[in-house]
Amino acid sequence: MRGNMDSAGSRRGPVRSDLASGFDPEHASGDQTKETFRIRDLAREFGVTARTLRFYEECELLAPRREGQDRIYSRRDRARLKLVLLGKKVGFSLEEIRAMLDLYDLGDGQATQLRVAAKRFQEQIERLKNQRRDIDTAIAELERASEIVAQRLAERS
Amino acid sequence: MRGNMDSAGSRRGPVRSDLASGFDPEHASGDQTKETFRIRDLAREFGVTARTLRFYEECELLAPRREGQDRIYSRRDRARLKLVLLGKKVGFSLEEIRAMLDLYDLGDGQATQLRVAAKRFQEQIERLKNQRRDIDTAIAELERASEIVAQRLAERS
DNA sequence: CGCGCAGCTTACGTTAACGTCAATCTCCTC
DNA sequence: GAGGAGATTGACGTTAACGTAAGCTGCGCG
Repeated sequence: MRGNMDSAGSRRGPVRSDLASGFDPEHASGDQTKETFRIRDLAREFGVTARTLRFYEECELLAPRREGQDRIYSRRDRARLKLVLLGKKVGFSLEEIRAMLDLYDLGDGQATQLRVAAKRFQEQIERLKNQRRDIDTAIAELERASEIVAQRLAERS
Repeated sequence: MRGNMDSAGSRRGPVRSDLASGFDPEHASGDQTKETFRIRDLAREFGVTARTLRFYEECELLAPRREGQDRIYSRRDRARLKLVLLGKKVGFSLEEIRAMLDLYDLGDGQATQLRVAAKRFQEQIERLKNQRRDIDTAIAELERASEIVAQRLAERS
Protein backbone atom coordinates (compact mmCIF):
# COMPACT_ATOMS: atom_id res chain seq x y z
CA MET A 1 0.00 0.00 0.00
CA ARG A 2 2.94 2.31 0.47
CA GLY A 3 4.16 1.77 -3.07
CA ASN A 4 3.38 5.26 -4.29
CA MET A 5 6.14 6.62 -6.45
CA ASP A 6 4.51 10.00 -6.87
CA SER A 7 3.21 9.35 -10.32
CA ALA A 8 1.19 12.52 -10.58
CA GLY A 9 2.88 14.68 -13.15
CA SER A 10 2.57 18.37 -12.44
CA ARG A 11 5.36 20.61 -13.63
CA ARG A 12 5.63 24.22 -12.58
CA GLY A 13 3.96 27.12 -14.26
CA PRO A 14 1.06 29.53 -13.69
CA VAL A 15 -1.59 27.11 -14.85
CA ARG A 16 -4.50 28.75 -13.04
CA SER A 17 -6.02 25.35 -12.27
CA ASP A 18 -9.01 23.98 -14.14
CA LEU A 19 -10.90 24.15 -10.91
CA ALA A 20 -12.22 27.09 -8.97
CA SER A 21 -14.56 27.85 -11.85
CA GLY A 22 -16.96 28.81 -9.16
CA PHE A 23 -14.73 31.60 -7.93
CA ASP A 24 -12.23 32.52 -10.55
CA PRO A 25 -13.68 34.91 -13.13
CA GLU A 26 -11.01 34.07 -15.70
CA HIS A 27 -11.86 30.62 -16.89
CA ALA A 28 -12.56 31.43 -20.49
CA SER A 29 -10.88 28.83 -22.68
CA GLY A 30 -7.32 27.76 -22.08
CA ASP A 31 -7.07 24.66 -24.21
CA GLN A 32 -4.38 22.39 -22.91
CA THR A 33 -3.52 19.11 -24.48
CA LYS A 34 -6.70 17.22 -23.89
CA GLU A 35 -10.31 17.93 -23.15
CA THR A 36 -11.71 14.64 -21.96
CA PHE A 37 -10.42 11.44 -20.44
CA ARG A 38 -11.63 7.93 -20.02
CA ILE A 39 -11.40 6.10 -16.78
CA ARG A 40 -8.16 4.36 -17.55
CA ASP A 41 -6.46 7.51 -18.72
CA LEU A 42 -6.89 9.08 -15.33
CA ALA A 43 -6.24 5.84 -13.52
CA ARG A 44 -2.90 5.46 -15.22
CA GLU A 45 -1.93 9.09 -14.95
CA PHE A 46 -2.48 9.22 -11.23
CA GLY A 47 -1.55 5.68 -10.37
CA VAL A 48 -4.87 4.60 -8.98
CA THR A 49 -7.29 1.89 -10.07
CA ALA A 50 -10.49 2.37 -12.02
CA ARG A 51 -12.30 1.04 -9.02
CA THR A 52 -10.96 3.93 -7.02
CA LEU A 53 -12.37 6.44 -9.49
CA ARG A 54 -15.77 4.78 -9.43
CA PHE A 55 -15.62 4.79 -5.67
CA TYR A 56 -14.81 8.49 -5.61
CA GLU A 57 -17.81 9.04 -7.81
CA GLU A 58 -19.96 7.14 -5.36
CA CYS A 59 -18.69 9.50 -2.68
CA GLU A 60 -19.60 12.47 -4.85
CA LEU A 61 -16.04 13.59 -5.19
CA LEU A 62 -16.21 13.25 -8.95
CA ALA A 63 -19.14 13.47 -11.31
CA PRO A 64 -18.05 12.53 -14.80
CA ARG A 65 -20.68 12.73 -17.47
CA ARG A 66 -21.80 9.61 -19.25
CA GLU A 67 -21.52 8.65 -22.86
CA GLY A 68 -23.84 5.75 -23.08
CA GLN A 69 -22.66 3.83 -20.10
CA ASP A 70 -19.04 4.91 -20.09
CA ARG A 71 -17.69 7.60 -17.87
CA ILE A 72 -16.18 10.64 -19.51
CA TYR A 73 -14.02 12.86 -17.34
CA SER A 74 -13.48 16.54 -18.05
CA ARG A 75 -10.40 18.58 -17.25
CA ARG A 76 -12.27 19.83 -14.26
CA ASP A 77 -12.82 16.28 -13.04
CA ARG A 78 -9.14 15.70 -13.52
CA ALA A 79 -8.28 18.78 -11.47
CA ARG A 80 -10.64 17.68 -8.73
CA LEU A 81 -9.05 14.26 -8.69
CA LYS A 82 -5.65 15.83 -8.33
CA LEU A 83 -6.84 17.75 -5.29
CA VAL A 84 -8.46 14.67 -3.83
CA LEU A 85 -5.20 12.80 -4.01
CA LEU A 86 -3.28 15.72 -2.60
CA GLY A 87 -5.76 15.97 0.22
CA LYS A 88 -5.39 12.30 0.94
CA LYS A 89 -1.63 12.57 0.97
CA VAL A 90 -1.77 15.19 3.66
CA GLY A 91 -4.20 13.21 5.75
CA PHE A 92 -7.71 14.44 5.05
CA SER A 93 -10.51 11.92 4.93
CA LEU A 94 -12.54 11.67 1.75
CA GLU A 95 -15.45 13.21 3.57
CA GLU A 96 -13.41 16.22 4.57
CA ILE A 97 -12.10 16.55 1.07
CA ARG A 98 -15.61 16.51 -0.31
CA ALA A 99 -16.57 19.31 2.02
CA MET A 100 -13.61 21.35 0.87
CA LEU A 101 -14.27 20.74 -2.79
CA ASP A 102 -17.84 21.82 -2.24
CA LEU A 103 -16.46 25.15 -1.09
CA TYR A 104 -14.84 25.54 -4.49
CA ASP A 105 -18.24 25.07 -6.05
CA LEU A 106 -20.01 27.83 -4.21
CA GLY A 107 -20.27 29.75 -7.45
CA ASP A 108 -22.15 32.98 -6.97
CA GLY A 109 -23.06 32.11 -3.45
CA GLN A 110 -24.20 34.78 -1.09
CA ALA A 111 -21.82 36.79 0.99
CA THR A 112 -22.68 34.74 4.04
CA GLN A 113 -21.72 31.56 2.28
CA LEU A 114 -18.52 33.10 1.06
CA ARG A 115 -17.68 34.09 4.58
CA VAL A 116 -18.30 30.56 5.77
CA ALA A 117 -16.08 29.27 3.01
CA ALA A 118 -13.30 31.66 3.96
CA LYS A 119 -13.50 30.54 7.56
CA ARG A 120 -13.35 26.87 6.62
CA PHE A 121 -10.35 27.38 4.45
CA GLN A 122 -8.57 29.15 7.26
CA GLU A 123 -9.38 26.32 9.62
CA GLN A 124 -7.97 23.75 7.27
CA ILE A 125 -4.87 25.84 6.78
CA GLU A 126 -4.47 25.97 10.54
CA ARG A 127 -4.71 22.22 10.77
CA LEU A 128 -2.16 21.73 8.09
CA LYS A 129 0.24 24.07 9.77
CA ASN A 130 -0.13 22.10 12.97
CA GLN A 131 0.57 18.95 11.06
CA ARG A 132 3.64 20.53 9.61
CA ARG A 133 4.85 21.27 13.10
CA ASP A 134 4.27 17.67 14.12
CA ILE A 135 6.24 16.53 11.14
CA ASP A 136 9.08 18.84 11.99
CA THR A 137 9.08 17.42 15.48
CA ALA A 138 9.18 13.91 14.11
CA ILE A 139 11.99 14.77 11.74
CA ALA A 140 13.95 16.26 14.60
CA GLU A 141 13.38 13.16 16.69
CA LEU A 142 14.50 10.89 13.89
CA GLU A 143 17.56 12.98 13.19
CA ARG A 144 18.50 12.88 16.83
CA ALA A 145 18.22 9.13 16.85
CA SER A 146 20.10 8.96 13.60
CA GLU A 147 22.95 11.02 14.98
CA ILE A 148 23.25 8.86 18.02
CA VAL A 149 23.51 5.80 15.83
CA ALA A 150 26.11 7.53 13.71
CA GLN A 151 28.16 8.37 16.80
CA ARG A 152 27.94 4.81 17.97
CA LEU A 153 29.25 3.68 14.64
CA ALA A 154 32.07 6.20 14.77
CA GLU A 155 33.11 5.02 18.22
CA ARG A 156 33.44 1.53 16.85
CA SER A 157 36.16 2.40 14.38
CA MET B 1 -12.41 10.64 15.42
CA ARG B 2 -10.99 14.04 14.61
CA GLY B 3 -11.70 15.34 18.05
CA ASN B 4 -8.09 15.56 19.15
CA MET B 5 -7.37 18.71 21.05
CA ASP B 6 -3.68 17.99 21.36
CA SER B 7 -3.81 16.92 24.94
CA ALA B 8 -0.23 15.67 25.11
CA GLY B 9 1.62 18.05 27.32
CA SER B 10 5.25 18.49 26.30
CA ARG B 11 6.83 21.84 26.96
CA ARG B 12 10.22 22.78 25.64
CA GLY B 13 13.50 21.90 27.20
CA PRO B 14 16.47 19.58 26.66
CA VAL B 15 14.83 16.58 28.24
CA ARG B 16 17.01 13.96 26.57
CA SER B 17 14.05 11.57 26.23
CA ASP B 18 13.64 8.53 28.43
CA LEU B 19 13.98 6.44 25.36
CA ALA B 20 17.02 5.65 23.29
CA SER B 21 18.46 3.86 26.26
CA GLY B 22 19.80 1.46 23.71
CA PHE B 23 21.91 4.12 22.07
CA ASP B 24 22.44 7.00 24.36
CA PRO B 25 25.28 6.41 26.80
CA GLU B 26 23.99 9.07 29.19
CA HIS B 27 20.91 7.58 30.69
CA ALA B 28 22.08 7.35 34.24
CA SER B 29 19.30 8.58 36.52
CA GLY B 30 17.39 11.73 35.81
CA ASP B 31 14.50 11.47 38.20
CA GLN B 32 11.55 13.46 36.94
CA THR B 33 8.30 13.72 38.76
CA LYS B 34 7.10 10.15 38.56
CA GLU B 35 8.53 6.73 38.03
CA THR B 36 5.55 4.56 37.19
CA PHE B 37 2.07 5.02 35.84
CA ARG B 38 -1.11 3.07 35.76
CA ILE B 39 -3.16 2.62 32.70
CA ARG B 40 -5.52 5.47 33.36
CA ASP B 41 -2.74 7.88 34.18
CA LEU B 42 -1.32 7.51 30.72
CA ALA B 43 -4.72 7.31 29.11
CA ARG B 44 -5.73 10.59 30.62
CA GLU B 45 -2.42 12.30 30.03
CA PHE B 46 -2.40 11.49 26.34
CA GLY B 47 -6.09 11.59 25.69
CA VAL B 48 -6.51 7.99 24.63
CA THR B 49 -8.56 5.19 26.10
CA ALA B 50 -7.30 2.32 28.20
CA ARG B 51 -8.39 0.03 25.44
CA THR B 52 -5.96 1.76 23.13
CA LEU B 53 -3.07 1.13 25.50
CA ARG B 54 -3.96 -2.54 25.76
CA PHE B 55 -4.20 -2.69 22.03
CA TYR B 56 -0.77 -1.15 21.64
CA GLU B 57 0.54 -3.78 23.98
CA GLU B 58 -0.99 -6.47 21.83
CA CYS B 59 0.88 -4.95 18.89
CA GLU B 60 4.10 -5.05 20.90
CA LEU B 61 4.43 -1.30 20.92
CA LEU B 62 4.37 -1.22 24.69
CA ALA B 63 5.37 -3.82 27.21
CA PRO B 64 4.46 -2.67 30.69
CA ARG B 65 5.38 -4.98 33.50
CA ARG B 66 2.69 -6.57 35.62
CA GLU B 67 1.94 -6.14 39.24
CA GLY B 68 -0.39 -8.98 39.91
CA GLN B 69 -2.71 -8.51 37.02
CA ASP B 70 -2.43 -4.77 36.65
CA ARG B 71 -0.24 -3.08 34.10
CA ILE B 72 2.49 -0.84 35.39
CA TYR B 73 4.05 1.55 32.91
CA SER B 74 7.56 2.90 33.31
CA ARG B 75 8.82 6.27 32.13
CA ARG B 76 10.27 4.44 29.19
CA ASP B 77 6.84 3.07 28.31
CA ARG B 78 5.52 6.56 28.57
CA ALA B 79 8.20 7.87 26.24
CA ARG B 80 7.47 5.12 23.75
CA LEU B 81 3.80 5.95 23.87
CA LYS B 82 4.59 9.56 23.19
CA LEU B 83 6.53 8.57 20.10
CA VAL B 84 3.79 6.22 18.97
CA LEU B 85 1.28 9.03 19.08
CA LEU B 86 3.63 11.40 17.35
CA GLY B 87 4.25 8.81 14.67
CA LYS B 88 0.55 8.36 14.21
CA LYS B 89 -0.01 12.06 13.91
CA VAL B 90 2.44 12.27 11.07
CA GLY B 91 0.94 9.32 9.27
CA PHE B 92 2.90 6.22 10.13
CA SER B 93 1.05 2.96 10.63
CA LEU B 94 1.42 1.19 13.95
CA GLU B 95 3.45 -1.48 12.22
CA GLU B 96 5.89 1.07 10.85
CA ILE B 97 6.13 2.69 14.23
CA ARG B 98 6.91 -0.62 15.83
CA ALA B 99 9.73 -1.16 13.36
CA MET B 100 11.16 2.24 14.16
CA LEU B 101 10.90 1.75 17.88
CA ASP B 102 12.69 -1.55 17.49
CA LEU B 103 15.58 0.40 16.04
CA TYR B 104 15.82 2.30 19.28
CA ASP B 105 16.16 -0.96 21.10
CA LEU B 106 19.13 -2.27 19.22
CA GLY B 107 21.22 -1.81 22.31
CA ASP B 108 24.77 -2.88 21.71
CA GLY B 109 23.91 -4.31 18.37
CA GLN B 110 26.61 -5.07 15.90
CA ALA B 111 27.91 -2.51 13.49
CA THR B 112 25.93 -4.07 10.68
CA GLN B 113 22.73 -3.63 12.61
CA LEU B 114 23.64 -0.09 13.46
CA ARG B 115 24.21 0.62 9.81
CA VAL B 116 20.81 -0.83 8.96
CA ALA B 117 19.26 1.33 11.63
CA ALA B 118 20.94 4.43 10.26
CA LYS B 119 19.66 3.68 6.80
CA ARG B 120 16.11 3.16 8.03
CA PHE B 121 16.13 6.39 9.90
CA GLN B 122 17.30 8.23 6.84
CA GLU B 123 14.54 6.65 4.78
CA GLN B 124 11.90 7.71 7.24
CA ILE B 125 13.32 11.20 7.33
CA GLU B 126 13.11 11.32 3.57
CA ARG B 127 9.50 10.28 3.66
CA LEU B 128 8.65 12.88 6.21
CA LYS B 129 10.32 15.58 4.19
CA ASN B 130 8.26 14.54 1.20
CA GLN B 131 5.17 14.75 3.34
CA ARG B 132 6.19 18.18 4.40
CA ARG B 133 6.39 19.25 0.81
CA ASP B 134 2.94 17.85 0.13
CA ILE B 135 1.59 19.78 3.05
CA ASP B 136 3.19 22.96 1.82
CA THR B 137 1.56 22.37 -1.54
CA ALA B 138 -1.79 21.83 0.09
CA ILE B 139 -1.41 24.95 2.20
CA ALA B 140 -0.58 26.96 -0.89
CA GLU B 141 -3.62 25.56 -2.67
CA LEU B 142 -5.88 26.39 0.22
CA GLU B 143 -4.48 29.87 0.55
CA ARG B 144 -5.02 30.47 -3.13
CA ALA B 145 -8.64 29.38 -2.80
CA SER B 146 -8.98 31.46 0.31
CA GLU B 147 -7.69 34.55 -1.44
CA ILE B 148 -10.07 34.13 -4.30
CA VAL B 149 -12.95 33.93 -1.85
CA ALA B 150 -11.66 37.01 -0.09
CA GLN B 151 -11.52 38.92 -3.38
CA ARG B 152 -15.04 37.86 -4.19
CA LEU B 153 -16.14 39.22 -0.88
CA ALA B 154 -14.29 42.46 -1.47
CA GLU B 155 -15.95 42.90 -4.86
CA ARG B 156 -19.29 42.66 -3.17
CA SER B 157 -18.84 45.72 -1.04
C1' DC C 1 -18.68 -15.76 -35.49
C1' DG C 2 -16.05 -16.26 -31.67
C1' DC C 3 -12.60 -13.81 -28.88
C1' DG C 4 -10.68 -10.77 -25.93
C1' DC C 5 -10.53 -6.43 -23.99
C1' DA C 6 -12.89 -2.30 -21.61
C1' DG C 7 -16.19 -0.83 -19.05
C1' DC C 8 -20.35 -1.30 -16.11
C1' DT C 9 -23.01 -2.84 -11.86
C1' DT C 10 -23.77 -5.42 -7.74
C1' DA C 11 -22.19 -7.26 -3.88
C1' DC C 12 -19.38 -9.36 -0.66
C1' DG C 13 -14.38 -9.40 1.35
C1' DT C 14 -10.47 -7.03 3.68
C1' DT C 15 -7.38 -4.34 6.76
C1' DA C 16 -6.30 -1.11 10.46
C1' DA C 17 -7.32 0.71 14.65
C1' DC C 18 -9.74 0.73 17.78
C1' DG C 19 -15.05 0.68 20.25
C1' DT C 20 -18.23 -1.85 22.92
C1' DC C 21 -19.98 -5.30 25.79
C1' DA C 22 -20.02 -9.15 28.92
C1' DA C 23 -18.04 -11.77 32.46
C1' DT C 24 -14.89 -12.00 36.06
C1' DC C 25 -11.52 -10.33 39.70
C1' DT C 26 -9.66 -7.58 43.21
C1' DC C 27 -9.30 -4.24 46.41
C1' DC C 28 -11.35 -0.82 49.34
C1' DT C 29 -14.98 0.95 52.24
C1' DC C 30 -18.73 1.14 54.91
C1' DG D 1 -20.14 -8.99 53.61
C1' DA D 2 -22.49 -6.23 50.25
C1' DG D 3 -21.51 -2.96 47.18
C1' DG D 4 -18.99 -0.14 44.09
C1' DA D 5 -14.89 1.55 41.43
C1' DG D 6 -11.41 0.09 38.31
C1' DA D 7 -8.80 -3.42 36.10
C1' DT D 8 -8.53 -7.58 33.07
C1' DT D 9 -9.51 -10.84 29.33
C1' DG D 10 -12.04 -12.44 25.47
C1' DA D 11 -14.98 -11.74 21.70
C1' DC D 12 -17.59 -9.44 18.49
C1' DG D 13 -18.82 -4.81 16.15
C1' DT D 14 -17.46 -0.73 13.38
C1' DT D 15 -15.68 2.60 9.93
C1' DA D 16 -12.99 4.02 5.91
C1' DA D 17 -11.23 3.07 1.64
C1' DC D 18 -10.92 0.45 -1.35
C1' DG D 19 -10.04 -4.94 -3.40
C1' DT D 20 -11.99 -8.69 -5.73
C1' DA D 21 -14.93 -11.61 -8.12
C1' DA D 22 -19.18 -12.59 -10.89
C1' DG D 23 -21.79 -11.65 -14.67
C1' DC D 24 -23.46 -8.47 -18.32
C1' DT D 25 -22.73 -5.27 -22.43
C1' DG D 26 -20.62 -3.31 -26.44
C1' DC D 27 -16.74 -3.10 -29.85
C1' DG D 28 -13.17 -3.97 -33.17
C1' DC D 29 -10.98 -7.74 -35.62
C1' DG D 30 -9.28 -11.67 -38.14
